[in-house]
Amino acid sequence: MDTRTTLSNTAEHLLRTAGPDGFSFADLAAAADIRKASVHYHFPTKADLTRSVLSGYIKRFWASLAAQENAAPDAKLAALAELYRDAMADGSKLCLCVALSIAPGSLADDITQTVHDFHKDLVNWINAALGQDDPQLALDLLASLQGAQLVARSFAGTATFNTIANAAVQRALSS
Amino acid sequence: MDTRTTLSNTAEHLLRTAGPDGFSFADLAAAADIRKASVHYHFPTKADLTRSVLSGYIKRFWASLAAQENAAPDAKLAALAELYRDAMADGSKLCLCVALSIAPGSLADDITQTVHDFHKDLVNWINAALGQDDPQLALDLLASLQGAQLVARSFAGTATFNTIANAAVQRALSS
DNA sequence: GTCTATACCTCGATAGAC
DNA sequence: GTCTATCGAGGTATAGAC
Repeated sequence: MDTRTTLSNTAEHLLRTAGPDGFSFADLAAAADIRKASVHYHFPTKADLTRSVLSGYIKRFWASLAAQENAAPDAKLAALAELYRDAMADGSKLCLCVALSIAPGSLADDITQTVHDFHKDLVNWINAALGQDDPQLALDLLASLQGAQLVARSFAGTATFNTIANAAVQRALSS
Repeated sequence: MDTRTTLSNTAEHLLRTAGPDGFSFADLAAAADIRKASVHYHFPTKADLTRSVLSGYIKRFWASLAAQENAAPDAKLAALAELYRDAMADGSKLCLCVALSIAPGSLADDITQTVHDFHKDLVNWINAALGQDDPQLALDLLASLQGAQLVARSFAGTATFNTIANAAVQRALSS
């Protein structure tokens, strides 16, 4: 794996476990086995790094959902829930866009805006999957998936996420 | 307001808007109009400060719910949702225990444990309010309330929180 | 692309005068 | 209780050699 990819992957992992203020260029340098200053060659500033990681994350996210383009509504929502579950890993990680929603104050404005736009697009995608116009069901589902990631930290991790997420998907489908 | 209270209130506000790593003793000193070093007289370390703010927050939380001790289930859950809504303020704040759930790595272990214990107690409280043994409905509601705070940041703030929270309360009551 | 070296800043925390 | 002064660590970022 090339150095830039190592830095990017490490940064994503740290953003999602420690938050935007919870890691430094020194951590990235150690992971890639280079010196701190060399990190700046690949990503001049921390904002550049965060922007790059975020755009890659969103791109992968949509690519996964695009694979369900012709699936039935229940399969589409199940795939979405699975994305959020996989994003948790062993319970220690958050979806990147959840992690970046916590402390908007420590992020550049355009990054916060990208996260908001992603959420709006996602609500629209859920709406379309359900064949709905009213966004209420989509907002309910998104809140349950994001909340489940947080709540799972205080309980049995992935297992707790699953029961909450599955119930939320069933509710959306049967309304 | 005495200095200690000013520091405590400011710290709570900053914890809930900027996260545990998003503010410094310098910010607190400026708010209380004293020098940085004087903050350490009131709260020797940042962990002491966080512990103090957290225990005060939890105490106030339970006091609010205790006022509903003899109320009907729907009134109890409505009061809980209202607590989470008020905790959002204008959409910029999170419940303290949500804010502290994000980056456990930057907190002392006993603080993380206190947050987890609080969530467990809260699930038990919801269960009791519903007259249930199975914690599933309680977990669903808690995830919806916490997720609603996050999702509301990308949409219409308090209004979005309300629609999600109200729907979640109705679901819990009618199951 | 990566290095050494360094500038400059902010952080949490302490010592000791008042 | 609050101050000045300071410490040591660690942060982002840059300059310039290789």
